[in-house]
Amino acid sequence: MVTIHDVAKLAGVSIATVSHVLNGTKKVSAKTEEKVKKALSDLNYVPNIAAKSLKSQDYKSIGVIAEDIKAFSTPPIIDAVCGYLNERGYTITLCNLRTYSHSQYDTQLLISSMKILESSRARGAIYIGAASPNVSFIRSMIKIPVLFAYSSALESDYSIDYDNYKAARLAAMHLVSQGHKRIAIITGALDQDFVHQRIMGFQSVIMEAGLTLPPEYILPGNWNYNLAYQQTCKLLDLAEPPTAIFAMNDSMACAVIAACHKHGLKVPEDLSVIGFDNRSCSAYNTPAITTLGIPLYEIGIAAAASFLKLLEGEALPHKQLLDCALIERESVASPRQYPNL
Amino acid sequence: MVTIHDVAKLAGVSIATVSHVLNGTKKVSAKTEEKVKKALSDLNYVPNIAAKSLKSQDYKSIGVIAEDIKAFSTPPIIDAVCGYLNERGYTITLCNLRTYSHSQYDTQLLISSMKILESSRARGAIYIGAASPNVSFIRSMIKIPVLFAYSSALESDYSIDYDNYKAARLAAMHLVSQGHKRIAIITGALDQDFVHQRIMGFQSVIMEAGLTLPPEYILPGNWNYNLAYQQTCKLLDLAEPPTAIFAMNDSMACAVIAACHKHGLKVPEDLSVIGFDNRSCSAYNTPAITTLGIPLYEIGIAAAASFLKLLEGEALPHKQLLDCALIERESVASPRQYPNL
DNA sequence: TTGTATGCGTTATCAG
DNA sequence: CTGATAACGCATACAA
Repeated sequence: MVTIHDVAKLAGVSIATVSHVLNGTKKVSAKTEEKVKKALSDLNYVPNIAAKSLKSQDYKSIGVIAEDIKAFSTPPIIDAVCGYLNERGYTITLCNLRTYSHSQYDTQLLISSMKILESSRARGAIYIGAASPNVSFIRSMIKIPVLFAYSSALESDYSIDYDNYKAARLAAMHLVSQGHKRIAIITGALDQDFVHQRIMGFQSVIMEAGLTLPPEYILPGNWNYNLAYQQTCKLLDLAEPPTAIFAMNDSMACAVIAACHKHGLKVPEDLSVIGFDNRSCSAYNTPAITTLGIPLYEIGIAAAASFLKLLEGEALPHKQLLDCALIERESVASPRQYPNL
Repeated sequence: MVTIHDVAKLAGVSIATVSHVLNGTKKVSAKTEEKVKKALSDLNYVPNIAAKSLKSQDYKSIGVIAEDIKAFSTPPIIDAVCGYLNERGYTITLCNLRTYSHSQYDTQLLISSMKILESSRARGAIYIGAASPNVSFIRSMIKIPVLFAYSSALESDYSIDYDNYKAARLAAMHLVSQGHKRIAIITGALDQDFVHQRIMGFQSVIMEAGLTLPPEYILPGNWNYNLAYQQTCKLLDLAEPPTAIFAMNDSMACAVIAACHKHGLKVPEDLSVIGFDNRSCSAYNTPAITTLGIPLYEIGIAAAASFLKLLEGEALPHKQLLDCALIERESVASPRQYPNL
């Protein structure tokens, strides 16, 4: 590898001069600068980041710890973080915890990831959540600054997430505005706080509309297709079944629609369905599913930008919440006047 | 940050001794070793990778260049690569080219990514493809060893991919074994070589079965839902429509099914459909779609393992092809004896 | 068995 | 304006 020494020799100057034209740290005569620049490009010089960091004690590297890169939500966030930070001269060191694959939180992996990040003197880490109901304990294991994105973080942590309460309100308002009065929910796993926020947000709209959300209309799900299918069947067998169902993710929404088909019901004519996440299955389903889009890319940008501010010592709000958007497709319609249920 | 000097001082030994117990490079008396180890953990010493690399000239860092991390295929490959390499002491520096977002190949981004990788003295890079029809030109822009995963690489490059020809044969054999005789294809974008391999593989089975694949049964698609929908309509309006359709990805398979519904046809009773990719939409569709699973994780592991061999100077086959697997679900059945088409 | 000293590629201080 | 030179944290040849 070519070093500044090689460049200096070729240009017939000292390494100090080379360094100065490289960094513009001092005035260099036009002639010398020219010589150095020529040598630089002739030799195709590339600075050695290790030496640079070692000397300057400024390690321009930031860790990205993904809870699970295979979660649908992670790639867009990484995309944003990576783009934003690379543009600003930071190197991204990636660690993947693979929570999904292991089906439980692997503390060992977190520890070894932290070792990697500390060894490379990463300035800090952006933690990208996926499914863990609680990541607060993580903070105690990490000695460098951390910012949580898309995670169930504590109020005392820095975090960027989306507003579950408002998103659920959006879903409810859409259904109510279509004239639905009997609306059911199939929830996500109840050990996750934000699921409750979603229920509360939904309920707030129902109440404001002068309607009620009876307990038998709130069925617990676990994010998975199969249970959602079963719960839908229960709902459909009720004496007074709902005319609309809010499923807390798109795969469960697909299950709802499948169960409706099995019962000879058409969506949206006989029953309206609204999902969450805007995953590809919602777009490609027949009928295409109306759902809530999470501002994943925006979360990533906000995370990267905030993190840089954090490193600069700027004051930062601890918790930032971004808004979801309703994505209207074909699975919601007004309820039949005289439901044939 | 604590250095070996701090540790040495606390333990009352020289830095050389600390280094030796750290790396086991020389025999150290049990007593000294004990002292050093205590100091090490008391001070919570973490080696500085920059200094280490600089001294040893062994930069244990490997670049991962993702053509697009948002492509469905990329995360599982990164997952595998990251896990395999981290376990072996390598640091992953991630660069994302974002081909999808830009809708065309961004050479500038490639260049800046290469700069980052060269600066960090990455030993080489694993390039993870997504959609680019041709990545051969990339090689000329990269000076470090590269291995292509999931990419349309040249024969002269090192690459790991899946066997498109055999995968298409699997699809065809499944359909033929169910008794189908009139089978159509909706292809992917024809500027991609592997699409032709898929057509050839499919055709080979058709011929072996003594059947034919007339030109009007091979409709060009572009991977997208909408065009596939239109092409399906054309197929269905034929005087002699097919009894089965092979769509070269799952979103197109979803479109085929949607078009069938529009025509009052049921899948799989009236028409069988087989997709490709095993994306989530294929699992959650009603009916669930029979498709071909790509060994993404395996490609990642093979890429990482091969890359390490490459760095060791071991001989390596230039091209490695892994097999896809048929994933049977509900969208394929035997054709009706007397089709009511 | 343990310690001293040098150099890896930079940056930056201080003379010249 | 330019050039020696020290130091960053570590590994290692060599000395003790």
